[in-house]
Amino acid sequence: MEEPKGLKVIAERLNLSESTVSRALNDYRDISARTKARVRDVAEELGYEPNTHARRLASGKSDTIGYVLPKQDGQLTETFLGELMAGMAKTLAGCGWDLMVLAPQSSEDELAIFKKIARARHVSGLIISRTYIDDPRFRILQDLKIPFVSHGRSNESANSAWLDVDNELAFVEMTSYLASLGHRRIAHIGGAPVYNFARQRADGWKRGLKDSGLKEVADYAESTELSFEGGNAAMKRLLALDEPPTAVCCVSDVVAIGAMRAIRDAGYLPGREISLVGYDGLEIGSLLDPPLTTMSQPLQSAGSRLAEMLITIVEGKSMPADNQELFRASLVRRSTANPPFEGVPEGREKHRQSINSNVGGFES
Amino acid sequence: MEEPKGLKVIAERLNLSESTVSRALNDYRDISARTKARVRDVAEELGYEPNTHARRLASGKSDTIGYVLPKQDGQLTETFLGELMAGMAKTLAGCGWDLMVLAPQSSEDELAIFKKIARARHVSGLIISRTYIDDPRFRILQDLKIPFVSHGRSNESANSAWLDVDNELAFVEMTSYLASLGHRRIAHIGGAPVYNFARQRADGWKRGLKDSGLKEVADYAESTELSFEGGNAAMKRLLALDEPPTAVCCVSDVVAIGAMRAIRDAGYLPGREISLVGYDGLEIGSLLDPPLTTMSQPLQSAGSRLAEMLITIVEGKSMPADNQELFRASLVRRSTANPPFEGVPEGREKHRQSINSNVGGFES
DNA sequence: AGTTGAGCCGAAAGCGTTTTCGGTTGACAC
DNA sequence: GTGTCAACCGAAAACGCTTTCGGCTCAACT
Repeated sequence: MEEPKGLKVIAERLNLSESTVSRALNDYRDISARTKARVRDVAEELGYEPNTHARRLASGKSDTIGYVLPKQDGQLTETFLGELMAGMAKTLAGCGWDLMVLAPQSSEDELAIFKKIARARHVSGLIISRTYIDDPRFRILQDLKIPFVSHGRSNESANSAWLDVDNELAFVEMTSYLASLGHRRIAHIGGAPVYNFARQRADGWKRGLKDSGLKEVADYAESTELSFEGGNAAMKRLLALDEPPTAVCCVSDVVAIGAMRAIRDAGYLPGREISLVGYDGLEIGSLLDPPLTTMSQPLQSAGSRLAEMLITIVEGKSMPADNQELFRASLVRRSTANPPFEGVPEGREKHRQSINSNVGGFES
Repeated sequence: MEEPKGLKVIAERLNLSESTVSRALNDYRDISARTKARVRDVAEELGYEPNTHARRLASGKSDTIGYVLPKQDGQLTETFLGELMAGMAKTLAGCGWDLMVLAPQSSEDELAIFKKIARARHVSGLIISRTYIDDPRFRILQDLKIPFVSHGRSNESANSAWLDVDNELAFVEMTSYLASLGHRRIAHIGGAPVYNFARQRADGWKRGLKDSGLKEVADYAESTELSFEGGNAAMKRLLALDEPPTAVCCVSDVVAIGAMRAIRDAGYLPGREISLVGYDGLEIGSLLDPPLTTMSQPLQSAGSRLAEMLITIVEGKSMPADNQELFRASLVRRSTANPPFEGVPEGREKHRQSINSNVGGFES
């Protein structure tokens, strides 16, 4: 049982040469169908599995792509990791490729990893996430001639491959949706303007306002860090305005949850006096009281598509710039977006009753 | 610049043989210190990076371990993935090892992957998570002679390597903590009894009761699925008892959040009439109102340790059974665990005021 | 002086594939 | 009967490294 399986034994069993066996297995067309079948049968029977390292050494290909873990920033945005990676791993496995994960500790470390890959070439392509508006990695990877595709765009991504969610459109829709409910004072709590998606979402909000014939009030454009506290603080500032907004578009669910708290602390009920929409589609949002209306993005399919794109690029079947795709986020209607409140303007009394009952369930 | 770097060029530059250069680089001791230094210098200067595939082919080692993604079950427990994998990847990288991720689609698929690895050996060890009480994978992997370590124990794990959190102890502490606050009627909402950790936690609760001199009431032992709805339903059942508990130990944060909702819906305030402790230390718990008291487990360090253990096993430096480690979870005091409520027994009035203010912060 | 042995290095045989390049058939047309 | 062209297959050279084995040199010991 512990015999050294290999092309050799198959060849001997069939009185063929190793090279013939190899080509039969790889479906070369100068091997007769009959021979191929015989070879495959024996290979099957013997439980033959080619030696990956030998194959890769000889062929010069690595059949491996790397996923660069976003630097942990303590947020719970990593929720998307599992799905994304599962998507990538599955389609890669379907093509016989491997997925390797890289976890840079810092930017310098990341650069070192890139350089090493550029030289060793044991990874033939990379997928990166969490892109910045000005993201040096695009230049670096291009200079190092490492094929890659990014999950998210950047100012530098014009002629590289990317897959992104149409953040701007998502926020246009979000804003228009709130406007269609009757809101006229719609604010935005955005993220740090280094992230590309943060800018896109802010732009979407602005365009959504314009599309709905609303004017953009400078005071309604908040920007904060992507955290609970950030959302909380930003919402407090909004509430302190002379004319607070009646609805708020939040750059992320976490920020929205922080904002919800601020709204509560001010004595209002989220979704009633002040409507709120988040972004990310975190499942946790459905567990809140009231459940958070949000926009959710496809993740598993994104991972899958990212892998596909990278493979075609690595194999030279397509150019990076021809691989740019925009996915759409979809509105998940839960309970924090409702028509403007018509009740007591001051609204300082207690509102304990839950506004609705769509609890804990996703609308896909 | 595009010259084929390799041992060869270094050897030529120094008038040495390739084999000497190789051994110099690998720190063999039959190479003089002086030669080693010269070789290293030139290697550095040339930006030499060994060809991974050639090295692995020649050495017969793969320097790669695989992490088996837990099958997605739609829960948000994947929060731990990012940290865990980062921990693994970092320490692996420190040793020059690679981390590959496997995403089985089903149990059969998982088995196929195992078999393939057993034959191809291009991955020299595995890390698995989410262990069941009776987990067939332990037997399978042992039979296939694939080195592995599990994140979590099992009935089958007696002589294999594992790293687990002392779930039982965690729940003993949790229960004792509630008892020390004065609670006498402490219930438990557990998980599906296929998961090993679910059983451990239930056992911990029982032992905690005993340690505190409390008797175990059968009605207080709930079991449900690991979801919001599960927690919600279980809590409703508990509330319907003649003598409802005044405190509840929940198998996970998600379950606890579901329970919180049930408590609220019944007109009580979580942490007031009924205390509640979760498990997982999800950051989201700190965003709730009131913030959820919970137990948190170390993740990054667990990933790191898992990798270390597996490496020593793969390299034959230690036996699997000698690699069994128990980590401790630590109590994160937030706001849902308080002394029993002494106020109006019926408690049907409105409780809007937040009980406390420890919002959004971890106590490590 | 001869012997031993440590210290250092080169030669060469792999590791298990892939892939190029010819070579051998047999069929078919001229 | 010569030539041609497919269709098939084998030989052999990589791929870039590791590792065993033996050989040489020079100091140290007898």
